Amino acid sequence: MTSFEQPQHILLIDDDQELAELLSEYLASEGFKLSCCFDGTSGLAKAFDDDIDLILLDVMMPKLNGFEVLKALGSQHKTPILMLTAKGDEADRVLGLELGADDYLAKPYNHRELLARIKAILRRIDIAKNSNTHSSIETINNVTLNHGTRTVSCHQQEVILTGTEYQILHYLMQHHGQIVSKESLSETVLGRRLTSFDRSIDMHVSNIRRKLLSNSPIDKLKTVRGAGYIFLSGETQ
Amino acid sequence: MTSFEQPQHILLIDDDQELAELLSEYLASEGFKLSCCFDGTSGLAKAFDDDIDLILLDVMMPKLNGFEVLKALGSQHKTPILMLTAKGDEADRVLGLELGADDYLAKPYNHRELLARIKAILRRIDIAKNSNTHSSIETINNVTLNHGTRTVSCHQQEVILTGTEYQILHYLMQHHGQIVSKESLSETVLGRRLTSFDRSIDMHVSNIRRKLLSNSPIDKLKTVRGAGYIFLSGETQ
DNA sequence: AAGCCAATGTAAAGATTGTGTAAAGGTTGA
DNA sequence: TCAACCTTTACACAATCTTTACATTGGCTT
Repeated sequence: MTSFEQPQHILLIDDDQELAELLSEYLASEGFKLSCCFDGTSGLAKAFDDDIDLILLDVMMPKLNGFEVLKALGSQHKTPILMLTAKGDEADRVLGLELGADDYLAKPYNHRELLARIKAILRRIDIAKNSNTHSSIETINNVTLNHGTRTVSCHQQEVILTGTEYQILHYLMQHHGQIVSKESLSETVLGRRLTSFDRSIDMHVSNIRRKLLSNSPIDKLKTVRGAGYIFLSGETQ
Repeated sequence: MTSFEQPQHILLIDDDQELAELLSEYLASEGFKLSCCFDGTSGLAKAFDDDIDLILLDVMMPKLNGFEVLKALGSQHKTPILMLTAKGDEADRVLGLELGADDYLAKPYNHRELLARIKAILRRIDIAKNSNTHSSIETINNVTLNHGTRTVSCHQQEVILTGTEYQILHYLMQHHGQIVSKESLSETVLGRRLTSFDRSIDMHVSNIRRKLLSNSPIDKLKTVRGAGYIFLSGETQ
């Protein structure tokens, strides 16, 4: 999603000016904005700019070579780095990756592959960022679970559940539309075998039902006598 | 941070059982946990498990090949994927990356390089997730942190916190609106595992609460019984 | 259809666990 | 040594889980 808000800004650190121009044109045609630095020192300075989304870093350079730039940036640097190199040496690749590079491409490279790798890195960052903030929310049949806050809402209205109730509802929703036995609920959620006169699961389900029904006219939990419970998927049936 | 809470879990989808064993041993020695699936179908099913941190996906496989698994997972799948292939074909690499793979390694590969690539991907995800929150928090819900002077104010009035209290509040604010477990607070701030009768975190949180409440009528820290604490973002909820 | 019984619903009581916090005990650094 | 701070202890209390008890239901037999 962030990827389409504005052109992604790529910083190329490479002393080959001819290549820079070619690349700039190609990446522009793919919707990227390219800035160039022709030696390690100036590249290092620009690498800390907040609006740089990705760095293409050549290894062979005057003043400061690629590995030295990597070291200077540190492995926790927040902008991803794709290394470019004339040699395809494995030891170099490993060293680069260990120093904090995200990927490694040997020259001469195909533009399409470079583009694919750039996109792969940016896509992964985008997914990782969102997975954190929107911390996995799932909605089925008007019931929404928010794992980040361990909260539940039914028809857009919050419902207060206890920890165990939340886990049971979660498990039932994971298997929505299919029967979930009390045995598996007990083992998964309560962590113990279901014994003859243990009515805990029944009580928890009863409580969940009551709480959900305060926000919805229809029961979302169906009892299958002698078999277990089903969280109804909605629609037909 | 997340990286040290528990061993990272890697899923290998490959029909070569011998390789699987070798890899399992090697990765275990590096602190990873490896699960294996020997065909695409079962691998695909396991790929959706929440506790998988990274997938190693072989291209040549019975039932469903690597590309088909990729397609089935979709390019927005939240677990990163490293493709393994016998051929080093460039067209294959590009196709894999475009379909949603994060990286590509040709067999036979060096274990050290595989490890470096795995770590590079996981490191990048970790940084991306944290960059969201870690960067300049300053003010949330009328509570302001001033990193330069390590001072805190609540509703424009200074609050005196000890070092540990400051760190705990900082961590909670970094994850505002989300549950933060006592375990991760203990590990991150106190630098030790939370043990059965350790009440330090409770005490620190209690003290932070009291100090903040002297400047504000409403409690900014919510307790989620059995789960942890949330620094409330303000507004609704 | 009537009657029986096991399975289920659920209110209420009882047991257990997690949390808040005062106060005491330790630790550290000036 | 003292002061500031962190940790442990202790106890109260509230939230939650489990058990008990009884009502209700649905399927089965006769």
